[in-house]
Amino acid sequence: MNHEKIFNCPIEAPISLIGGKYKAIILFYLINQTLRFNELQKFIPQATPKMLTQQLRELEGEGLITRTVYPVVPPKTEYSLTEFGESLIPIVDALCDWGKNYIGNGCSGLRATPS
Amino acid sequence: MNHEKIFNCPIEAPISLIGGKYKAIILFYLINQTLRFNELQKFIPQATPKMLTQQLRELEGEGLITRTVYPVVPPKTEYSLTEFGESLIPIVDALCDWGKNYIGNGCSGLRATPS
DNA sequence: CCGTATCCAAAATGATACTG
DNA sequence: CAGTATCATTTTGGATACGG
Repeated sequence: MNHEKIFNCPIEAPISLIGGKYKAIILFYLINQTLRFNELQKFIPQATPKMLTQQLRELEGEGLITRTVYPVVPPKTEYSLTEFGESLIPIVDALCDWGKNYIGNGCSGLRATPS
Repeated sequence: MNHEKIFNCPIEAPISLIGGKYKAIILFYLINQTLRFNELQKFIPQATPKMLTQQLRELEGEGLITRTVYPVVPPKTEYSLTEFGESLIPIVDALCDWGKNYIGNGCSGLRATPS
């Protein structure tokens, strides 16, 4: 026996991964760019440090992002998408496309664009 | 002044609409088919009647689904997507596509397919 | 700079029983 | 059949202060 979750419907799987309050938003900002903790904080000011840390650790535990700590002073930590995390980009893009139509603006300039 | 929510990032808009625990799943099953309450219950057995009702009412309030009550005995209520609800299909499809790859199966037969 | 720790409030979900 | 009502519980989120 294993401990994998059983899903009745395939959309439950991605929802269980990125259903956290800020997880999809974090992934959005990490597309095509590596960010430090305080950069993420500026992009997502409504998340307290506690929440941001919590969601980042969960994403890391799920294998969707990497966390790289540089042993320097002052501390420096960088977050970026793993390949597995990148597999979710179509979902994030679909959310973003719909959102842009709905609220009539984009995140242009906030998120790095592909070359 | 209006009462629209302000979103910092466009993906927050769809998430606030379909972020409920069963909302995306409900939308999934309503794509291309009208379903009665007890049919939805069978597709989503993990949702209690209370939860299902609640999520359905919220989706209705958001304008994503319609609820049609037929004044017959025994009662008959049908749920289906509105046009606005259908605008979310690309998101649901993206979730589903990812989920199918991840868990290696589909919902074939459960959800009606387009002609 | 990058977090943790503690405590607390609020929101979401669940169990169970019941009704028109 | 299609829900409601009530109550309990769990989960989530936030405020604040502090530490390496």
